[in-house]
Amino acid sequence: MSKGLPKRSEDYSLWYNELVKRADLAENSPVRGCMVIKPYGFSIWEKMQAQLDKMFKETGHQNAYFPLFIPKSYLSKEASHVEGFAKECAVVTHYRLKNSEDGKEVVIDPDAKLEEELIIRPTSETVIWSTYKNWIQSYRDLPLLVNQWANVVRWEMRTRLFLRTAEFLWQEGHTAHATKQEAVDEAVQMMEVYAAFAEQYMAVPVVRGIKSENERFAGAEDTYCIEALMQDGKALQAGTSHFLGQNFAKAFDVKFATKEGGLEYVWGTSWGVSTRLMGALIMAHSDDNGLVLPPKLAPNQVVIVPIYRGDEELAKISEKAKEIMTKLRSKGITVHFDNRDTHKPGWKFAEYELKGVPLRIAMGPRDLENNTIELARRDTLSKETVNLSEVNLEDYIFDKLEEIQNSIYTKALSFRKEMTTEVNSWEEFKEILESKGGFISAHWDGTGETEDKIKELTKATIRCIPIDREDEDGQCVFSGKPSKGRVLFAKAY
RNA sequence: CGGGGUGUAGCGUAGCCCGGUAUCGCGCCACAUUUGGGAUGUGGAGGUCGUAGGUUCGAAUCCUGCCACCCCGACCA
Repeated sequence: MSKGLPKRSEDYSLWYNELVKRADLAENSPVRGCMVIKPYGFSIWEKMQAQLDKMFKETGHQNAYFPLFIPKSYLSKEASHVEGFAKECAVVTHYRLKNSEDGKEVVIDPDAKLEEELIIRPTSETVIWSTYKNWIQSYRDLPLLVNQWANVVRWEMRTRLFLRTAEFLWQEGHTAHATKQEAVDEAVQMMEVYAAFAEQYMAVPVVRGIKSENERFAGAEDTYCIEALMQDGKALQAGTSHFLGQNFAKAFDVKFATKEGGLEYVWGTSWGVSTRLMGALIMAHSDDNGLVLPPKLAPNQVVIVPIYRGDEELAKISEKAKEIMTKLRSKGITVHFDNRDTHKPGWKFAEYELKGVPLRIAMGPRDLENNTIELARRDTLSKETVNLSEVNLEDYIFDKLEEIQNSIYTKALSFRKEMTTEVNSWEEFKEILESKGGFISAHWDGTGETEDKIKELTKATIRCIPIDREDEDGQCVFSGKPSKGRVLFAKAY
């Protein structure tokens, strides 16, 4: 295996693919489009899950689990929902295998055909709303605030590790409310939860916005989203939160008795983030040396590498390392002491850089003598010597981790600012998109036709209508028709 | 699903045009010397050449089908 990673500037997508594999995050599986998430990659996902789960619970949600299989007929109950997902559903038609005539292989037993085929969930709105029908009778049963952590399958044509896989892991929240306003508030709240998570934990700045009709979730009235910008100037939808109106309530006949004695359909939301966040995390911060992980999501925040000759020296360093580990752990810092004798220090340095460990402590005989350590920062690749008799190491490291967390966020934010361009003419639009990429802030006449044409001509789509956009009269960058504000265009993942 | 490309050891590859049982590097195993930025030497293990068939005395090499993967389109979180 060669040493260097491909360069981002030379082949960004090759760099990404190689990085995912070499950093031990994930690999392809025997089944096309599926992936094996390796322990290191999964431990990052677990950190994400833990934090998100906490945030969901703090906003009043409870976890539940709904089945993987959905009766085929359910999917067709909400018209636009079927249309959106029908083309990418895996279908179970049989429930038994048997040995072939020659006994050499197993074949589907034709006698075991299901009366009604089962869909492997591409998302769970249908099965959940069919269940909610039984759970909801009165306004007293509302709001119903449920989340589930699950896998879903969408049979995609072209897949990429984490960014788009046929099977992926996610969470999907499904809520039911008595009033429209309450449901809208819920959808907005969850978008804000996602945004806070992305910014504070992943250190990825995001634009909060609303999807245009073309980009909206199949079955939703409004789709709120968070959009992030990757280092190659392409946008990535990192999370969506949908206001479903009464669409699913009507499709599955979910009504409730109001306080006043009436009978009304409930209002719904659904919202999700997936293992795609891993892709966002990787592409937002990492460099040509490997991953750069934000301390808040790094499986190990600090690694200690001993430098020694012989067992005696290792024993001395180990003793010191254990002291340091105890101190760091007392501050809640996760630390790993790599005392493997099978690899040399230089090899380990490269390895932990590839894996994005935020801080590395190296300790050798010189350090023992001087009561120092060498501290290396992954994000800046800078090194310093820290004198242990001069500082309180656990506080020093704690602060340093926070500094790294902030620093990579700030770096990503200034990149996004630099890569967001306001344009006012079609010529400029095309020019910027080709030469620079990134987000293009431009006026749009609000029609799907214009959006389609722009997509056809440039491959750029409307990523969102930013929540905080300013009202500004202008003319659509493509059609010249009147517009009331700017939207963000970009080429997207 | 359309167009293009590629399948040779765990990974990356040479050989294919011009047929004679496979090259090199990384990795792996053993031993020794090494250890402050991916160590070095010596020895060793590992291959139904994607798969099925055809041509031939003989196929990694030529022909046909199939499968998988990659890139570009259509679709999508």
